[in-house]
Amino acid sequence: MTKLTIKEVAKAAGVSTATISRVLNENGYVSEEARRRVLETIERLHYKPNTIARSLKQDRSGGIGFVLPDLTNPYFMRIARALHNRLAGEGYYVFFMDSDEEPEKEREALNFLLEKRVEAILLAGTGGNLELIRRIQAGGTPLVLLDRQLPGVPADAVMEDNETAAEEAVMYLLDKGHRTVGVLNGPAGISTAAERARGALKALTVRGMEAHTEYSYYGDYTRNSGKRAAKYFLELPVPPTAVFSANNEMTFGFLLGLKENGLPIDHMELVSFGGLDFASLFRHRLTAIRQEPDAVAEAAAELLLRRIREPESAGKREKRLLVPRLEVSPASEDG
Amino acid sequence: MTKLTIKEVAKAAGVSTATISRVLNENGYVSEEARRRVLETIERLHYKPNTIARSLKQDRSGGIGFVLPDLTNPYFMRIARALHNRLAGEGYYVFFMDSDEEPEKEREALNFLLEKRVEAILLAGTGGNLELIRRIQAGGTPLVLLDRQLPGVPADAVMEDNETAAEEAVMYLLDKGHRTVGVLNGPAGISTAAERARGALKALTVRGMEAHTEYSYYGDYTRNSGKRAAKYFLELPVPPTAVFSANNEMTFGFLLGLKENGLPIDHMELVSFGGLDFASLFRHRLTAIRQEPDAVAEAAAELLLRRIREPESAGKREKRLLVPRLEVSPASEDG
DNA sequence: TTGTATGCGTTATCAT
DNA sequence: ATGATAACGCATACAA
Repeated sequence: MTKLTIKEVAKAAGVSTATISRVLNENGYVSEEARRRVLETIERLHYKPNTIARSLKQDRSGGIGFVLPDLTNPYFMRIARALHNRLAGEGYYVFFMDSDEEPEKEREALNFLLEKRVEAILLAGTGGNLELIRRIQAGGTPLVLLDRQLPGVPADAVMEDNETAAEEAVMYLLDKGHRTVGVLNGPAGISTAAERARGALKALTVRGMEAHTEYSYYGDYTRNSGKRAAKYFLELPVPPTAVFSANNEMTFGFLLGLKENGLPIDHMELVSFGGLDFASLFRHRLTAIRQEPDAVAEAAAELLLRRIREPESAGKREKRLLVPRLEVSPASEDG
Repeated sequence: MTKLTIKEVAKAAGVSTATISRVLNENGYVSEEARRRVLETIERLHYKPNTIARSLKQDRSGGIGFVLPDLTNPYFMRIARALHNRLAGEGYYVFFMDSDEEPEKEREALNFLLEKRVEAILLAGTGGNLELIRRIQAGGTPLVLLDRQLPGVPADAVMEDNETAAEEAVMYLLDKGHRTVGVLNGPAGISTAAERARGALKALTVRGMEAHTEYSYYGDYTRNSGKRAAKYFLELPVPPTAVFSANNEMTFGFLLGLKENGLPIDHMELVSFGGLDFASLFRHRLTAIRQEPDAVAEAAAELLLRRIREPESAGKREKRLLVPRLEVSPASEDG
């Protein structure tokens, strides 16, 4: 019942702790005979090396931090899962930290990760803590931004090409003949929202249409703001015939809003950044920009590993831009 | 750029490392004057204590492991979030480990946690690794089972009262006059599935109905198995007029299956263990057993903390059974 | 091929 | 009230 350390194992196997360590780490010379005995003893005693002591000695925590805005958001959790799978194979584990979109919680998460001496940090930021983040970079911990850019923080980044995708999406609506298109934007503070807004605007401009501000609504990426947007658009003198929504939560809310107002959910044509997995259940003219969490995770993992393993590349900044594609629902074809 | 340790801070503040430590941990005596100087220096240098060294010295990792079957499952992630929030306040952090329903991955996760010297483990098990789990208990690490019971493993547990809830659900269908009720079960290996099946059977028995095996379908908690179930029930000589589904993924699949067979999604009355958040979007007579992840997390956190803090309670076994309630959708009232 | 001894960054004991 | 120092469990330089 007393704590089982490398020492007890050494004694039990009749060798020194150094030999145990050599077997464990598969380095240095050790006779076949000794290795056998050591492995047998480890197995018999169910010895598990203490990674805390190991980390301290080797100055290598093996941890990578991932700060994300919402643990229950399937998009981020798919990224999380893929990231974990990829990095576990390389001997790293991931700390998942939930910022809940609050800069204060984000700050706590980042400080926690620093105290845990993580070897790199992946951050889908709230937009705050810019100074802390710069200090982290200056301190030498590789930091990669995910999904969202941060103003005034040059850093490695992996994100989706929000502007292009949004432009395509709105272009799609315009080319189908819609003349009044509502744009349901995300919150001003988050880079993805700004980029998606820019893309939408660009499409309108390219097609020579004016962007009337009354057809633009600013939500906050939440379901409720989508609901409010539906009410808002419906009450306009001339409601839009189609709407581009900057994220799936708002799209969901928008559908709820239509329903609350006694309208069928296919009352307006809808294009959403990010799909809704129940969309196939009904005929509702929903076209979605399909995001690719696995590809994002893969790119992020590559970048993280490279920065950890090539400290000489510390100054470099790389930006990986993935292009999500527009997925037109069958029901939309004949809309 | 050289590593910043307590030593450098001590030098910079003109005190010994012991004093720094005392300030950091708020124990022992330290003059107001010294404390001020130390705090100022820490702030100025942006010193962050190395928790790895601290953990080694104090023999206290501060970590709690949570092994769950699917990182992208919102039910478990809501539990995860609530758990994290509750435990962070107590000075603990949580390792989220994804077993992906595979015993092999679960084994790796458990071993990882042991090597990290977590102070307790919360486990929503795959059903495998029974011996390892018993060894963990014997080794003195508190282990609490979540959501799922394990055969032959007496342990603290927090779960929902699956049997009672399932019984109520089927009873509800019978009392509405349905005479042929299909039961869509989960996989045999998972305790929740067995309990829900038992509850459903009990309802039938109580109402004096025979449980014909052809009205029972065994899925595996996945969407696809729900789809297959729909096809199966529809092809029976006398299809059921209502179905009880043992989890929400299968319920979703079942709806998809109805659609694929050219039927409206309200073709059959449905009661689901676990809700579907888009249910309110349409009129489809879906009644759901509403699970309560926050309450589950709270109960689990209490139990974990108690076992960590009261080692003398090591032999005790406590089972917390939460009772989810049946939530009848408005559309079902007039079905 | 193996063992001895030192040190990783921190806390805690013991002097002072 | 403060400082010197041993110890936590392990990996590794060096000696043998």
